[in-house]
Amino acid sequence: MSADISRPGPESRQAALFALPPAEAARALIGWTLTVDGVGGVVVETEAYHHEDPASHSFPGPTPRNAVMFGPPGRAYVYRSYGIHWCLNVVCEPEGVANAVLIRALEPTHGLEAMRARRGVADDRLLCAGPGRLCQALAVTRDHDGLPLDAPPFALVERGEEPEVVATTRIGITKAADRPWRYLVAGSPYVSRGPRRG
DNA sequence: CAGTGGATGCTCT
DNA sequence: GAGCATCCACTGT
Repeated sequence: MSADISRPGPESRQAALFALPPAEAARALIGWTLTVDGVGGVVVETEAYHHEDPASHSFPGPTPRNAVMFGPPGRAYVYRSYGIHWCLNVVCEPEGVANAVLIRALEPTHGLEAMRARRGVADDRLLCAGPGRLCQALAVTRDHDGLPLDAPPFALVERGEEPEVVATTRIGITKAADRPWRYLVAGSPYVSRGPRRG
């Protein structure tokens, strides 16, 4: 069995996604399906963190914590937030400058029972509505820091139809808080906050 | 529904 | 020792 390398496959589609500048990648990532060991759902909320953005972890320069951000695109940058939660980012091109997209919320579609057990909440809208909740539901920890998102245990599958995407300001930051680099699916009940119309 | 504060651990100065 | 790219429980309307 030989693969047809002249035809764009899933790998190159993902590479094209990671090759975008962070704001465009953050918007383009909406609607893709992300899973970890088969558990996850559709990305409905992201935020872009540009290397020249004071709110980005990479802004002060390379440190042991943010080292993965300065590496190849398409990898997971996982950090601990407020001593309690984990948060998951995707590293974007160009390699070396440390751009990233924070994945803030999923619409749960795969492994609902596993997510409910890990989260301990009755309301499915709260399973993955926020970066910390998302990582708890998918069991993402520091062990995943630096792993490629197009290989197990991760899987990233392209969206079928283009969702309606809305841009707003980012959540929970104090620096450069006015930049409209948060993207979400219009009207989704699964985003971390904002209009849920549902 | 809005506002407040505590939990908790790691990173960097 | 300060400051977090958060979440939850609790308060008061």
